[in-house]
Amino acid sequence: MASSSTFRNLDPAKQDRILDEALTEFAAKGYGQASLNALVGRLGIAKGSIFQYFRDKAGLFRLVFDFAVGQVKDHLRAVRGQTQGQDVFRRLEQSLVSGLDLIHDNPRLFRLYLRIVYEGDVPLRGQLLQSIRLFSRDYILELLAEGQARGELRPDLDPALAAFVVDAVLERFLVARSLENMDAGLGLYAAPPAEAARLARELVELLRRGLGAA
Amino acid sequence: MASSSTFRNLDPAKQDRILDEALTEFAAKGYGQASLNALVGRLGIAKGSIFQYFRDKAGLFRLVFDFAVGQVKDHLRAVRGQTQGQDVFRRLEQSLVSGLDLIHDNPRLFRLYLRIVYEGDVPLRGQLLQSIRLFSRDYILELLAEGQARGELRPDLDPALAAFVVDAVLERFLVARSLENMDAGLGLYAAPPAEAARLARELVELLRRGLGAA
Amino acid sequence: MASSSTFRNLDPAKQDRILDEALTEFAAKGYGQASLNALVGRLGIAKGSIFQYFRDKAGLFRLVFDFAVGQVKDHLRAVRGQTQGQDVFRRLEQSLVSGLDLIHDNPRLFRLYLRIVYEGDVPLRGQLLQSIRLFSRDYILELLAEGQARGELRPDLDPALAAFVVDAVLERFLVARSLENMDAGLGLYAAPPAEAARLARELVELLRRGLGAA
Amino acid sequence: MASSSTFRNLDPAKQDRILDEALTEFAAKGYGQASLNALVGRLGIAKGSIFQYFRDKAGLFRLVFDFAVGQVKDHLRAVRGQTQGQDVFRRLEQSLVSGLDLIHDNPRLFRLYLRIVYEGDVPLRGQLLQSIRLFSRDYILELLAEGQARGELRPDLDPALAAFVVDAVLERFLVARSLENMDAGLGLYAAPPAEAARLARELVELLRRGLGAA
DNA sequence: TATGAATGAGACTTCATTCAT
DNA sequence: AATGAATGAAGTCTCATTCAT
Repeated sequence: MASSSTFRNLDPAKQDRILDEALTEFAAKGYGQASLNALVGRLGIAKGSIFQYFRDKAGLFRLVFDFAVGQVKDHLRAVRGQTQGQDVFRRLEQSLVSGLDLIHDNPRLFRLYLRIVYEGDVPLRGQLLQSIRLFSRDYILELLAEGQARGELRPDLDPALAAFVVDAVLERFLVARSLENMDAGLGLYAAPPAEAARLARELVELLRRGLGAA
Repeated sequence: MASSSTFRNLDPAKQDRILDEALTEFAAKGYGQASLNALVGRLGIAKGSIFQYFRDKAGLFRLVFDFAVGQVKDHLRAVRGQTQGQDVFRRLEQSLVSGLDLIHDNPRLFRLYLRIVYEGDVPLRGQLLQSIRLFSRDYILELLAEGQARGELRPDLDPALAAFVVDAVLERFLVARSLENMDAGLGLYAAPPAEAARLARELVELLRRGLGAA
Repeated sequence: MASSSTFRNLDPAKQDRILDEALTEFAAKGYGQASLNALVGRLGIAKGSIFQYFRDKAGLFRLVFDFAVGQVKDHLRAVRGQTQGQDVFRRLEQSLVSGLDLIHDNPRLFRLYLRIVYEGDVPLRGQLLQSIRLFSRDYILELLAEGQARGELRPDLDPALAAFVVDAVLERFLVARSLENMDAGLGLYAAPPAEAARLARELVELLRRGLGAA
Repeated sequence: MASSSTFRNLDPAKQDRILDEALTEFAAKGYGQASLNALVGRLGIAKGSIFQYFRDKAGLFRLVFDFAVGQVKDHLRAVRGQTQGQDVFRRLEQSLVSGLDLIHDNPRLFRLYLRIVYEGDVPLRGQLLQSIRLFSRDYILELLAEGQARGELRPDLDPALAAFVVDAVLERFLVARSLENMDAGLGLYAAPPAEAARLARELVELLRRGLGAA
């Protein structure tokens, strides 16, 4: 249990508000640079309260992480359910488009993930990352396995390699979209958001050509 | 001019040592978390000197960035020269393998790049990123253009999309390798380093199938 | 009355548990460094209750002190009773050995006393100390008076001086044993515990030679 | 080297003032309760300076300890020199009287020592105590050895036991005098200061009777 | 009566930056 | 030009105490 009973006893609306504002802070500045001073300032609560709720900065972070990952997992599970029975590449495309929507609606979720990946001193970093990447890898491996069973993939395909490639391409695409939020107007990463859906289709088409059955 | 004439008048060996140690610090901790105290401690120079040389932390960072990017550009230019005349996919593979070597030999270079991409408060972040990504995009676009001119690519290929895909796949591969340095033993990203070369080949093969002429 | 009626109305077992755990805390860390947070954490009671029972930290301390002193006095009174009629030096030796036993069985009692003596900011420090030292002085003076009446002491002895010396020597011996608990293995104070009884005898022998009748 | 070069480069008068004020703070409140805020407040220097000089609270404490012990050792060495050749009990008496003077002139020295002995969380406590106690034990053992060589002590005397007793009695006497400073007017420990010299003589007389040759 | 959420002062510490020498 | 002492804001965290429920 990462949070104290004190926190769990709070009015749920207040719990959510605290985690949400903390997510904003961590997503914006990363773990090390996030300021609990700034956080309590925005929340309008006493500094000591944070430590009563979460013991220390790391404890708060841990809960924010679970809070964020929970939202992402819910989202992905919904997509998997809704696309049941479709062609594997169609499902990948849907997942991608849906991920783009999620990033658009709540950019902080993906941003927090990136913080963890690229920052060094995040507490429990390895453990947190593993929990995410395993989920992502499994999600894709499962999709591919079902596709392969239905003969939609080249029979000689190495599943591990394929999963790595798909995972990499999809994630990179999401990263680009996520960073575009930060670097709006710099045009660093790809086409304008309006074209995102088209890009997603073309990307998956490329994967189909590389991985799909003849 | 980001550095004072004072700095440029130093013994070049000393200049290099300062920038090199600063690169280590920034690559290890990111901009915000990097400590000038720690830096001057390791360098054995006076704290005031840093400010005389670079005006402030941001000024030092700017120079370290140029220092690092210079090394990467030199490296890539050498690869481009050495592979002149080869098939485009072969050149991509060579670039990738060569990038892996660079990361292996000097992980700090790529690490610093990742810091800039994913950290929020880096001074001049947008400008720095643009200078890198444009270089990377141009490098790939140029390769693809030469390949297309020689009929090695599908004629209907949208060059911008193709460049994005290639850029993304290659970079994501390098990122995985770079993070493996950090997360040794967690097995988060892909296959063990020993297989890196094979993976590089397969990855490019996949690109050839997706992008290459029939 | 240092405790509220609220406290005195508690189940006596609960009263004892609270005072006992508080004794542990104060003995281990001293007054200033003792943490009521830590205390209520171990007790599993609400923080507010402590303040309802004892008004504030000082009030709790006062009661813990009485609680501890009560145990010591009971102990010493028992010894005095059991040795009635024996030679004065034999009684001192018994008291000493018995004190060693008490320290061994419940080191926190002596430890708390030492905290009060040597810490500056203990509330009511002077008053508390006086109550202890007077008891100790009286205890020894009484023993010496009975001994002198029986002609066991040099007739020219100044009772005040003798009491000071005996008090000092005995207490110092107990202190050494008490600290050895803390500094186990440092060998700072004297012989190993196994020799404690022999040392006690020799010490009293020395006192007999210095103070006893020819 | 416990202090930074920064501190050692300060004006010696300033160094002394800082150590002296810090000694006051530590002697008055002990290690844990001493406040660096209060210290810098009285010194009129910036908070950061303390950490530049001593790295942390423990570093400052370490230096203050050395500073204090140095003064005591100098004092004792002087006494030993001045009493060369005298009867062992006369030398003990002189040491005792001289110790009383030292405590009178600078009560903080002995007070700091007591803090270390009786406080639990002092950094390097064991090591610091050992350095003091060994010095004290050796000082006394040496005096006794010379005395024994001159036939001033009972031949059957166990030197270790004798040293323990002498050490204990003398120290306890000094403690009483030291605490009287704190508890002025409570009359807790012994006779008024005016009688200190007489008490010292009588105490040593008692030791002579207990330990001296027939 | 008991609770425990809320508080804010104060603790130690790190840091980038300034400036007199 | 180089130094390094001085600074004070900001950081995380602990604590005794209050008070509405």
